[in-house]
Amino acid sequence: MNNPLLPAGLPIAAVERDTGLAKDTLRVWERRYGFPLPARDTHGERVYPPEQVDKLRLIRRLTDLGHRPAKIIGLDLSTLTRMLEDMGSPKDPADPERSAQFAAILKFVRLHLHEDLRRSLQQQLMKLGLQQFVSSVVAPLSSLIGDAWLRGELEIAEEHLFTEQIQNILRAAISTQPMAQGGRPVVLLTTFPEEQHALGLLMVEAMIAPEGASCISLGTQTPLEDIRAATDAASFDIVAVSFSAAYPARQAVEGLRSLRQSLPEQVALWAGGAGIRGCARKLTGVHLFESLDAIPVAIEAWRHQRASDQA
Amino acid sequence: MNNPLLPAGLPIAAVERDTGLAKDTLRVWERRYGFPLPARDTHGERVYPPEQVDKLRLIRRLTDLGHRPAKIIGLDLSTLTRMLEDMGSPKDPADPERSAQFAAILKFVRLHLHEDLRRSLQQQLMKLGLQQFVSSVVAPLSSLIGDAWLRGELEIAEEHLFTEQIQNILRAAISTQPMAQGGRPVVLLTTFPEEQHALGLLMVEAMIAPEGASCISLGTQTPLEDIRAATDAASFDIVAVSFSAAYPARQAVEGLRSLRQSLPEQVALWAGGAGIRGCARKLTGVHLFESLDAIPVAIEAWRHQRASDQA
DNA sequence: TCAACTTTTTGTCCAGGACAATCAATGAAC
DNA sequence: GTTCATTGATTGTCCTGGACAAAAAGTTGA
Repeated sequence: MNNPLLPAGLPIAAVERDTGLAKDTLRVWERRYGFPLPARDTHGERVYPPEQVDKLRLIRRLTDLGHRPAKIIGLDLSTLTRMLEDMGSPKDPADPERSAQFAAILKFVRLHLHEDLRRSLQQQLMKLGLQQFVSSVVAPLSSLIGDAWLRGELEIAEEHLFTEQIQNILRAAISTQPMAQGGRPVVLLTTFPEEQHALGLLMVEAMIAPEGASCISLGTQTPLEDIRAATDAASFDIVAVSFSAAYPARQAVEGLRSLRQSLPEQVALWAGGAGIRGCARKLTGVHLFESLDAIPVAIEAWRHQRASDQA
Repeated sequence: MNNPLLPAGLPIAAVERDTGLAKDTLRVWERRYGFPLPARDTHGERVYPPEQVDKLRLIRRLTDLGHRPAKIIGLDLSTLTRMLEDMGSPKDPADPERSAQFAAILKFVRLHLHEDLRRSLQQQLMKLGLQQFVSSVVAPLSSLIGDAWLRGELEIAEEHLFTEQIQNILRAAISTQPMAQGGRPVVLLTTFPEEQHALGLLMVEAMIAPEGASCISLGTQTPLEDIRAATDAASFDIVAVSFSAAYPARQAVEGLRSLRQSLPEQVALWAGGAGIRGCARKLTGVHLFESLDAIPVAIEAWRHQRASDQA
C-alpha cells in the first residue's frame, strides 16, 4: 500500500521528484560509484533510505555549483554540508540588532506562528520602506531559510509558510505603489522553464516598482520562445530574468546567450540571482546583477542613457 | 546546437516536460500503439514533431479524466479536442453582458494589454465584492483561459500574464480584509505534491477570508507528512486541499484517504477543484466541494455545529 | 597567458523484457 | 436488480546493461 506517511524508504520516482536527479542518473551513479545503494523490495525494485536521499540532495546542490560527482560522492554528510556553507553566502555582517530579529523570525517560522510572523515582517516593512525591506530583510532571510531547510532544520511546509507570507506582504505593498501610467522603462520579468522560485521575481518587482517604472511579471517558467514573442506584442525596454541558487549555472548562461541573440537589439537583457553569480564575463550584452541594490541604480542609468540617446 | 528558438522537433526529455508523460511511457506507447512515432536524428534519438506533441497533450488530459489510451490514441486532433470540450465545463449560462466582458478580457490577455487587463479586473472586483468576483469572474475566466491554451489559441506566456494579474489583485484584496484576530475556524490551505496550480488556493482563500475565519496557506506542493505535522504544531480546525483539472483523480482520492486517516478526528478535511469532481462517494470523512459558493455556507455550518457541540 | 588538442567524466538515450496495479467484463450470491 | 468476488486485458513503471555525445579537465605548444 506504500503509505507515504510511514516512510520506510522512497521508490525511485519519489527520489527523482525530491532531488531533481533523473532516474537514469540515479541508476548510473549506483552502477559507477556505488552510491546511492538502495535496498530492494520484494519485487527487486529500489527503495532509497531517507539518509541517502538527504545526501543526494546535498550532492545535487554541489554539482549545480560546479563540483564533479566522482569527487564528492564518497564524502559524508557533514563534510558536504560544510562545503555547501563555504560556497554559499560569504558571511553575515553581524549586525547584532538585525541578527536578533532574524532569529526571532526564524523562531516564528519554526513554531508556525503565522500571526506573529506576519506582524513582525509587516513592522519591518513599515520601518524600512519597500526597497530597503527587500534588500536587507527579505533577501537574507530567504537564503537563511533555504539553508536551514537544506540542513534539515526546517520542513518544506515551514519554508512554504514563510514564502506565502512574504508573497502576501510584497504583493500588497507593490500594488499600493503609485504605479506611474506609462512609466518607463517597461520591464518584462520572468524565469526560465524549470525555475520555479517565484520569490526572486517578486523581490525584483518590489525594487523596480517604487522607481516609477512599469513592471510586467509573467511569473515563473516561461519558455524562451514565449519571452521573445512577448517582446513583439508589446514594447518592452528591458527583459529581466531571475535565477535561484538551485538553477544550474551553465543552463542559465546558455539560455541567456540564446535569448540575447533572439531579442531585438534595443531591448536590454538583465539577469540576477544566486544561480548566476560570477558568470559575468561569460556573457556579453547581458547586464548581470550581483545585488538587488544595483537595480534602482541601473534604472536611473537606463533613463540617463536614453535621455542622451535622444538628444 | 539544438536552438530552442527554432524548433524543428523536440527531444524526448522536452516532451516529457511539456506533456507530463514519462519517457518510459512515451517509448512504450510507441512500441504498443505506434503513436507517437517520432523521427530520428543522426544518432538514432527520437525527435518529436510539434503536432505529435500537441496531440500528446490532449491525450494526456483525456487519460487523466478517465479515458484509456488504447481507445483514443488513434483519433485525430479535432476529435480529441471535441471530446475534451464535451467533458469539460457543462455550459456557459449565456449571460450576454458577462460573456461580453469575458471576451474583452480575453482580448486584453491575447494582446498583452496588461494595463487594461488589470483595470477591468479591478473594476469587476469593486463592483461585485471579493467573493462574488471570485466565484463568477475569476473561476470561469480561469477555465476559459485554460481551455484556450489547450486549444493552442493562447501562449503559455499569456496564461501566465493573466495568472499573475489575478494573483496580484486577489492577494491585495485578501490582505485588506479586516482579518479577525483569532477568528475561527482556522483553516490550513494547500495542495498535494505535483499540483502546481496556485490560483485555486488563492480563490479559496478569497472565499474564506471575508467570513472572518483565519486562513493559513502553505502554497502548493506540500508533502502529506508535512500537512499532518503542521496540525500538530498549530491547532487547525480544517485542512483544505485544492485540485486543478490536470490532477489525476485517483491520485487525489488515494491521497485524501491517506491524509484523512492520519489527521486527528476533530480536524475536518475539505477538498475541492475540478480534479475531483464527482468523486464524493469514494470518500468518507472528507467534505467535497462542487462549487466555490459552497464554501461560505460550509463555514457557517461548521460554526453552527461547533456551537451545538459545546452546548 | 592563451589557444588547440586529447582524454576522462558524466548525463542521457536506447532496446526489450518483466510485472504489479488498475480497469473492464463476467458470473455468483443475496 | 444490486452487490460482491473472479477472471482477463490493459497500462504505467521499473529493470538491466550497452552506447555515445557533450562538457570538463588535463596536456601541449606558442
